[in-house]
Amino acid sequence: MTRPRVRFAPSPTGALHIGGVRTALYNYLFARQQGGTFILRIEDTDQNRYVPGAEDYIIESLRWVGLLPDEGVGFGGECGPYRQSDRKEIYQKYAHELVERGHAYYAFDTPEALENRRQAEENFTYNYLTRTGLSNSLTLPAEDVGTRLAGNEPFVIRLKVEPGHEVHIRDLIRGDVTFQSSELDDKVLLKADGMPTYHLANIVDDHLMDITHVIRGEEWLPSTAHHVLLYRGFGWEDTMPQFAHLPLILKPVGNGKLSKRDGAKFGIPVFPLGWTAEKAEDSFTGFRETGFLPEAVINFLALLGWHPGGDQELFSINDLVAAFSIEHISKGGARFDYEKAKWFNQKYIQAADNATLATHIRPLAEAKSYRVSDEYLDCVAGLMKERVTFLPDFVEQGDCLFGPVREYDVETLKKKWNPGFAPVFDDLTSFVAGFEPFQAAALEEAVKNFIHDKGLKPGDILPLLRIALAGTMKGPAVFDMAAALGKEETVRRLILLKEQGEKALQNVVSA
RNA sequence: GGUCCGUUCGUCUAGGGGUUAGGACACGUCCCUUUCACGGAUGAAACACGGGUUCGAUUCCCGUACGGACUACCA
Repeated sequence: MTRPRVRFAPSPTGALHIGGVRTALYNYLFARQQGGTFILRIEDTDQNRYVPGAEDYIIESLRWVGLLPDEGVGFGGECGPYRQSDRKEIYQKYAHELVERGHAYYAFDTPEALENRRQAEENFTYNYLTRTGLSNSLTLPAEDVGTRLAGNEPFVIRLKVEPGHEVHIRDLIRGDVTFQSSELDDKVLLKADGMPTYHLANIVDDHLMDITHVIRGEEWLPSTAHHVLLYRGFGWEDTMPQFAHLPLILKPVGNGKLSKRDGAKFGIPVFPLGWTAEKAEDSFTGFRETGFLPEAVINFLALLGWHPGGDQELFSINDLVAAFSIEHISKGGARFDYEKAKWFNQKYIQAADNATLATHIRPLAEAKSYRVSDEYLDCVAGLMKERVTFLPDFVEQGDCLFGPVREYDVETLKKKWNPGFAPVFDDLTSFVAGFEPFQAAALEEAVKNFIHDKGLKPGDILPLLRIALAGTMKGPAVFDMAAALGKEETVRRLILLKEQGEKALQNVVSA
């Protein structure tokens, strides 16, 4: 195979949906594996739906997940411009060329007239049957058409679909798909505002940009027959790209495809990055803000609709590039499984080295005004990484490693604190204060001996020690925390614990 | 309604004419650990249905059911 050229062609009508990220990923993987080119094209031919900031959002999202285009808006390349609104004249030229070739025609029907017709006839379609009764260059006298065109009357250009033949598509994922041309409508190619529709723009651009494979969502399958007709009409059929229509990503629960609203509905991210809209209810957080590592998102997305066979679950981007193949993409829709996404994130956090995690934790810690050294952050990362799911968990669940204990687990305290423990804790505090070297393993052995010498069991004291340092029964090993906190802070918390213990006792007595 | 696409454990999926239908998430139990996790072990859990073809179909074919996408001068 010659080096493929593929494109990811989102529309800047809002934030980039996670399904769009997957489409970009599959395009990227295919290009990388085949030594091909991955192109970003912005399809902004609908001026009414344009959303400011959406284009930047798309590019920032691709950067975050690491799917960098070789060519495209913001990335340079020889086949530009890559923003369709900058290519308006090109489409006009080709649209008129298609009319001249006899595969398209001018139509003057107003949107209102067509709307009325649809109201009147249940299944109205603009096609070979109905166009003879409508206002277009196929029915109007030539001079009339000329007058209208010269008089700047609004018009659209429509594809002239000839009835009575079959259109075959060989989809790389679904195999042969056949359409009857008689069932196809005369799609609008060039709109009255001079902009092309998706159908025209995508064919012209894919041809001009030498696209070899079109990997896109399943929602495009029904219109692919029109696209084939367009390639034929232009005489480009011999270089027509191959098609691969991806299965949909479905809602976590219920029926239908995953939609923007599902994020708020289920309290989960469905976008890569957060988005701030004018209205608060239109704003949302993304995978990034939730605390996902981009590698985990990629791994999760890659397996949502594709699997190379075998039992491997964890794939680095390089693994994915090596293993990817279009043939192994599933045909059926894949349900968005957030629990699995969380699991991937957990695995990637576990596998990350402490220094890398520290760079992610630092901004989170600083947002809470915690000031700590890189070394300390490394240490916290090591202590916490096997018990967190999201990045913010490091500073939330690991709060006691950054600041004082704010809340004590009173239930456990009541259960474990005994009358007579006050002097034991005084002794323990002095013992710890005098202990060197202040290192986890040595301290553990020494404290356990201390407990034994007092005629107590580890189970009597260790839980209290934990409460002293962390306030809760959760968290890293006690002596690891002590070593991390340092002698001074450990002693301080031991003293505080005695007060808490006595208080708990009084509550029990008074109750 | 029409056109097209799809259907293996709850979920993501592997497999493919003869298998104890495999793995992962989630869930249950146990072990490790005087915490929480991690980790390990183990359990429950699936070929939508009906006809063919075949010695034999979960796998191939045809229907049915169910689900989905599309059906705009939106992409």
